[in-house]
Amino acid sequence: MRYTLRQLEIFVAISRLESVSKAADLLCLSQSATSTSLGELERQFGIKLFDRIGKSLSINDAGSKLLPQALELIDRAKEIESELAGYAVSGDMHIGATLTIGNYLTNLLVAKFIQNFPESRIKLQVQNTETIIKKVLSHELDLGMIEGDCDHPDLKIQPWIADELVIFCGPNHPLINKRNVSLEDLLKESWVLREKGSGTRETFDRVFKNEQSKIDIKLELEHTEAIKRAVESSVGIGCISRLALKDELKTGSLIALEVRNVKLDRYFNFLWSKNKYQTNGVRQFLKMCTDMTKGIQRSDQIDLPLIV
Amino acid sequence: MRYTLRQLEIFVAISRLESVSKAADLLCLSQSATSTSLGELERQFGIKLFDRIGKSLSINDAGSKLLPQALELIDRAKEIESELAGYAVSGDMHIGATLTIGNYLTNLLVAKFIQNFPESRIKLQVQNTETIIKKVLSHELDLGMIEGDCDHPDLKIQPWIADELVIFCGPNHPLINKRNVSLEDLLKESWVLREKGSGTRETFDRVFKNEQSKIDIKLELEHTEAIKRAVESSVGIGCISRLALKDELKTGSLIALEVRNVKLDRYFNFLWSKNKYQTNGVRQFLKMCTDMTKGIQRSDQIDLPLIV
DNA sequence: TATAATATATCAGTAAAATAGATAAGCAAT
DNA sequence: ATTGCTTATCTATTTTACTGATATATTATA
Repeated sequence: MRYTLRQLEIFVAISRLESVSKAADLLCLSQSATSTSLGELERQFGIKLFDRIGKSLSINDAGSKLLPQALELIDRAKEIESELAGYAVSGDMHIGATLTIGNYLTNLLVAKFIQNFPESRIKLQVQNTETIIKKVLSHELDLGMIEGDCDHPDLKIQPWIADELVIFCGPNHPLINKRNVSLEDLLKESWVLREKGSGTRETFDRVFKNEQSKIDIKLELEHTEAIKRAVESSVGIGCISRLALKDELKTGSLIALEVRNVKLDRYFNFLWSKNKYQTNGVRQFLKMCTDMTKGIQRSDQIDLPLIV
Repeated sequence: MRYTLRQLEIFVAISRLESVSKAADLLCLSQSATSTSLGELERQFGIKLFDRIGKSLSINDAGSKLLPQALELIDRAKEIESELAGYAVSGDMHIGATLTIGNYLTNLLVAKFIQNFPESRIKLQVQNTETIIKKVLSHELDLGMIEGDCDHPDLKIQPWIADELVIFCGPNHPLINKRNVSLEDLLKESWVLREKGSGTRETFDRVFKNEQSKIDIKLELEHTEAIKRAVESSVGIGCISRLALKDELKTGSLIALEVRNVKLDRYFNFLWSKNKYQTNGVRQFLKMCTDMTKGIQRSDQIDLPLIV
């Protein structure tokens, strides 16, 4: 394929206006370049497409044959171009995520997204659920990612993937030998938990709402990593997302406790304002996220190495 | 339109083989150029078309969307290319024409043809009818152009345009004052004619076959120009194609005689061998000739300046 | 009929793109 | 660890695209 769409475009313009100079004006190109381009097209096909009569051009047999086909081809090419342009993402995009999601997933999602859409620029904010909801409402954020629900009339929630909180202890803790830990066992322990207002803590409080007064909270921390270190140092037992514990559970440096009749399940949700135009970038980001978790049941099964 | 068909072609090859290197081999291109070309296409659209996982490529969402459309576009482009290639003419083409046609028309036709098909090369032979027929039969010529008929079983004749022989004299000849010249008047004159075997002479002899013995042929010449000069010098009266006399009749340096009941009409004909494959070049040449004489009744009305 | 205006083609010079070759970096299999 | 294979990128070179200026031809006009 030696000829180019550009050459066809120039040929079509010349045909339409029956003039090289006028076509040049239309195309914002020099008369010289326009003439040369037509000449090059003719040379490549080995045919003249116009009869040169005096100082004017008149399309000939071969040219007339080419013209409608060239038009059709260019139309298709433009269609493809604009479809792909609709697909492309450019400009800024503001995404907010809570600590758990932001630390363990969003940065990787964003990395992949930027790889696929190099023109896009993403500003990622990692903040607590409350702040994110507020900023989505004020349109400071295009998209939020939070744990748990939110039923504001102006907000749209879309579930993404299930997440499970895990109650865990250090490797030397006596409970690790007990097969089925009971609620009563837990109530005897000291706890290291996320602060009030965090999604993780809300889930925890919801599940333990009847035992709330009996839970001995030794330490409240704002970061999961800090909680892990505290539990490792035997400050108490903890409760955070299995996603955040993935590595430690694998290596055995922290141990998950299986507690009878206690299910700390929740969902990671997308969140956006119903009143805000959903940009193409947001749509693409949502699509990428849901595509990625196809066939996956829980957040900690997302294969992080594959993302990068 | 910034992207090229070539880029799409490379994209398709990479998609098909799921490998830049293999596509490079297929396209006889360096791996480097292939990679860059894909990168450039992605840059222009602002999207990555493949996920890079380790050392391998795997087409992504955007790429999958583009692929079938790219294929379709390339197919159409190739169709156009081959249609136009079928239209184009390349290589040698041997055309033979008799003196009258060759001197006054064919060279101009050939000039126009070469303008339209710069890749073609035409060998034009100007010879008498007999030689041309022989060479068309032996396939030395792809196409012959003769005056008058020829009914060989292996030859195909196709009429092109009417031609008229004119009986003419010099500007000082006494006959120019006579309104309606009669056959008897002519038989009193001396003649300057083309040689036996020429198409012009055959037409003349056919028309005057009953008076043949009474015609006083002073001079037989092989060139129409020579005949004109001889008639100008009052050697006698002449008879050649009106086409060859066009200029002189206009300026009045030679005068056409209107002879009662004498019609020296004939046809210029194309001639080719039924046993020889008719090349695209020949078809295009025939088409050009017939197109050019559309709406024209007689050879001398062909507008020569327009041809060049 | 000379002159001006206009159109195309071409030339020289330059900017941009395509391509090759060499090389770096990443991954997979031994 | 070593080897082999893959993609991406760097440098250098060739090719192509383009502009501005100019030559040539034709039409319009004074």
